[in-house]
Amino acid sequence: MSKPVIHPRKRPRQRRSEATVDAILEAAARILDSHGLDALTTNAVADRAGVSVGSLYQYFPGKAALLAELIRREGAALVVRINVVAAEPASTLAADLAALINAAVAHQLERPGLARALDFIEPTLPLDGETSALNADLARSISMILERHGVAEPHQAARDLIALAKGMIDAAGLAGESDRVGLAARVTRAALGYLKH
Amino acid sequence: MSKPVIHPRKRPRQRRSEATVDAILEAAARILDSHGLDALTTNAVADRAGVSVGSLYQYFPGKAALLAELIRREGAALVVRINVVAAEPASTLAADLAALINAAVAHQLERPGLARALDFIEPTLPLDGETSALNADLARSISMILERHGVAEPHQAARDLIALAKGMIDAAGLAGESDRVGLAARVTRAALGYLKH
DNA sequence: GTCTATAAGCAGATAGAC
DNA sequence: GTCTATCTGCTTATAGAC
Repeated sequence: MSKPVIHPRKRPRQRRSEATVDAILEAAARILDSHGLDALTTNAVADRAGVSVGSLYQYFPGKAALLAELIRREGAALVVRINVVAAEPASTLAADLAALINAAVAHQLERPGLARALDFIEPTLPLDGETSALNADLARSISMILERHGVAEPHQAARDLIALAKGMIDAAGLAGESDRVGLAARVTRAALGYLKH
Repeated sequence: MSKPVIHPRKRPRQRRSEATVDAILEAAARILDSHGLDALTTNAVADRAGVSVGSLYQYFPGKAALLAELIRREGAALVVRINVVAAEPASTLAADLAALINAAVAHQLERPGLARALDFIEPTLPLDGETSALNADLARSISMILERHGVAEPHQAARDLIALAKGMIDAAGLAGESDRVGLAARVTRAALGYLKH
């Protein structure tokens, strides 16, 4: 009944095996992006990665661990992008916000199906503290930027803005929209409206 | 390979059977809301509904048909709420928007897990024209309201606003937020900001 | 360390009794 | 019209050869 399936099997990975792990994760990402959660079976992932299921299970104790690691990596990539913005603060709230949203749009529109699938499955997964902390990091980074500009209740605002942006970008990705600049502009408008009253 | 699994089996339903169909759909809705898509198995639904799988399959040709009908009913309920607002137009855009968003919040926060699951699965389902038309109806109703107030590109605006609201309400539901008034106010702020530049 | 083959379990779906 | 029993196929996961 419990699901303590969290970590990849080999925590300190052999140097050579990293390529295999990466291939597996990349295969999983591609399947999720193009065919959705239902198509993500261990056999399909192994096939796509060019390895056998046996090898897959040597590195991941199960499907959940695969998803968890994917969430970890995608989340980390986004946090990196966000922190780049946070490290180079602009003078106006609008400019900071636009930079943040550009980063989010770029990230999420790269593989819209992947982002959507991971966002959906994430709350149902038994993630470890480290992984949950990633999401908290994201909210905190944004929250700090907002605070810098005197936004009230920055924590709630950060959560709302993340949700708002995710929703709009998800829908755009699903609709096949490719105009990232226009999309970012519209998201920014909504975000600014939310903050300015 | 194809999935033409769209309609309930008995289109013109026997009066008596309606209760059974309703029980099945209600059971499915409850399972989705509280335990998610993975838990939605035909056996689980039949159990919860107090009928056998055999009966379930007499009314629905498969799981997809069950989901499709659920989407149809939930969508129709939302469209009804929205059209009530559309029928009683307010004088200001802000007032109309607030009314729309209140309706959306009320609808989606009633069973947050259900709304989330259906929104996720919907794009992957082979829906019939009637069902797709429901979503189009929603967008069109909102679009018309926007147009009434002179909003430019009302169609795109409607899509964006729906996505924005869904994202924020989904996240709030997931976080267990129960302050509908506050949530609606925040969503309205974002929506107005989006529209006002 | 990677493979093939297979075991075990489950979900979807149906047949046939009542 | 509804049930029970069952079948088929698929997915997860492992065992054991190389």
